[in-house]
Amino acid sequence: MRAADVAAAAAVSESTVSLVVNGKWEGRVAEATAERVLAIVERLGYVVHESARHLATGTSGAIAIIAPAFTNPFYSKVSLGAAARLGGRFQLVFPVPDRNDDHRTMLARVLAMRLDGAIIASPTRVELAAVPDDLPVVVLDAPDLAGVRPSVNLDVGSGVSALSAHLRHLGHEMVAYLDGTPETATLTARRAALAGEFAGLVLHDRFATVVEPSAAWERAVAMLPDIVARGVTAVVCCTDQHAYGVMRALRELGLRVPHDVSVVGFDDQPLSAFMSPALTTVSFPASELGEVGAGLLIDLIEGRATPALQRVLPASLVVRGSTAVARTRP
Amino acid sequence: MRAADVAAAAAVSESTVSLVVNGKWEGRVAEATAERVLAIVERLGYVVHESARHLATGTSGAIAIIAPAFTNPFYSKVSLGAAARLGGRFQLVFPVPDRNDDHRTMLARVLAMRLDGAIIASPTRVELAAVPDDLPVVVLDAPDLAGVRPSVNLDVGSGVSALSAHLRHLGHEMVAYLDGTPETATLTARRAALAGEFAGLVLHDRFATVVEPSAAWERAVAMLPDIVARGVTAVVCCTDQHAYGVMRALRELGLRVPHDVSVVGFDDQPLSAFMSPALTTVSFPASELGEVGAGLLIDLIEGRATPALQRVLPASLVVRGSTAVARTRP
DNA sequence: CTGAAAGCGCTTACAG
DNA sequence: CTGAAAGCGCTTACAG
Repeated sequence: MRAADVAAAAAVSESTVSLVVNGKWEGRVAEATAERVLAIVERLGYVVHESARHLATGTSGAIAIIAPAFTNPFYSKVSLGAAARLGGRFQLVFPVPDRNDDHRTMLARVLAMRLDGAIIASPTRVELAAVPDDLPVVVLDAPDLAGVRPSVNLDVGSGVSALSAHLRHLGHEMVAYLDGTPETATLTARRAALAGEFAGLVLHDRFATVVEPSAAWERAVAMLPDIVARGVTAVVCCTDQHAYGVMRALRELGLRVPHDVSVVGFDDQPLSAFMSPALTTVSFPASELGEVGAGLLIDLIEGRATPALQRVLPASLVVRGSTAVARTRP
Repeated sequence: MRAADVAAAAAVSESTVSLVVNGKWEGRVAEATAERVLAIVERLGYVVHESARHLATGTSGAIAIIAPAFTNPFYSKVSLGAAARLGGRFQLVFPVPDRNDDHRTMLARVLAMRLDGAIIASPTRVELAAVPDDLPVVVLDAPDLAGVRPSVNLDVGSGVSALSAHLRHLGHEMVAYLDGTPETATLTARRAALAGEFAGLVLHDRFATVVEPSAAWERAVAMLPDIVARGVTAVVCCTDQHAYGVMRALRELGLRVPHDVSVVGFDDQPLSAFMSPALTTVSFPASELGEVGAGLLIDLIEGRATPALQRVLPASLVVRGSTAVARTRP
């Protein structure tokens, strides 16, 4: 089913079919002709071949969103926000990573699609450097990389200030931080902000994830008793996902949250309110992050934005049941 | 940067460039020429224009996965499994739905991309009917629709049998079922199987989701006390996501899980083991579902499968902390 | 108001 | 071993 088939059936030229299906016919095609073409399009179920249109016009009508973790629901919310902002103008597409591929391979494939732009969440510096300069790109949540591309960042600093005030108020002085990988700028910022607030911050190994059975999980469980023995009363985790793992590990070790240890996360992921205890977390507006990023990208594609354009979205602390008064040592 | 630019720089024809970049040059292009072209491709960062290739060859090298809920992590795992099986042959792409669009609009957009095939998870009958017959499609988890397309289903029946045996063993006779929307075949099967096991199954309203603040959530909370008052000792939820909402609601109502009420879900989602109590659930092999589906789709694209091809993957019951002996009424 | 023609960037017989 | 040419399905000046 091609435009030529429709043209033949309607006894008009392909040009006319093109004008009509793209809604550019007013003043250029007789109303009766347009209606006839539309009826045949409907009857035959004709849909324009996107790749051919892409080749002819130079725009694909599609945008990719690339995130460091496919299964992280935070990015699902970001994506949904972006798609809503993009509306009918662009189809947002999330490339599913092949676990056997590295980031470079996937990026190359996505670049081959010659999309109209990309929203890249929390890239590392190296990853961002691999993206060609002429592709319209908006970077989300990568504080170190501001200035290179239009970007939307999160006010990690104020979120962490609120968090540390909350913890100190509850009497926590010895705090540990469970760090993650890969080394994205946002994780650097989270760690740095927290280290700035707690001089004696106990840092330890970095974990890609602790919500799957893995060696990392075993290691995380194994080191928690030691941390608690050192007098730590609160564990701050680099993401809510990590916090879920820590809460479970503490439970399995017979430690109660928040009575024995307080736990905090970052991101305010959708399920954090459903944990028991519900998770105290530094909350970022995921949906808005996507929306604002998509808006910036549209501006960029249409030439109304400069690479230097920056936006910062506020963070807030959501206090739930996983934090309580610090246990005083026996 | 086009093939023509590379050709000019290497002083060869576009044909030669095409042969070389596609790895089809052996025996057809002199080794020295091929190496020269490759070096220039590397230096210039040339990447084939996918849409042009698509138009020329008729294959896009991409496959879409369509699921009823974008944020449901079950489908993230399915996608990852499928992408792993598809490997380097096809890029798997997840279209992000625009919340202002209906399913038809999104489908039309995806069809316009003329992808090589699609994996469609838990479609309704109407949704599947809208897909053109000539698009290679594999359907996942839609028991009613077997026979129309190659499909991979889940053995809901045996999972539910195991579940009911478990519940009866614990003394649960009065069981309620919290149903969901939309009316996909898999939800029909879950409800039917359970109704077959428990004659007096208490059915109630259907909820699209209860893990977001919404009117549905308020309604779900509001009706739980009544259900418990009627003597129900176990609530089975159509998905784990629904179960998370129910467990929270029960907690807020001052009811303890599993002491006062047992709760069960379906899907064994990644976070279910991290809930407190951890969720007892009918587990389906998400990753394998994607892998097997992708394998079938490749067979279909290459003409090695028939629409009637069916696969059934086993279900299992994962018993965790959310189910216990039924409370005897005072 | 309508259509013929050129061109988008590739691939693939085909001829040499 | 190499290249000229046709064609994939569109859109868009352009001529009428």
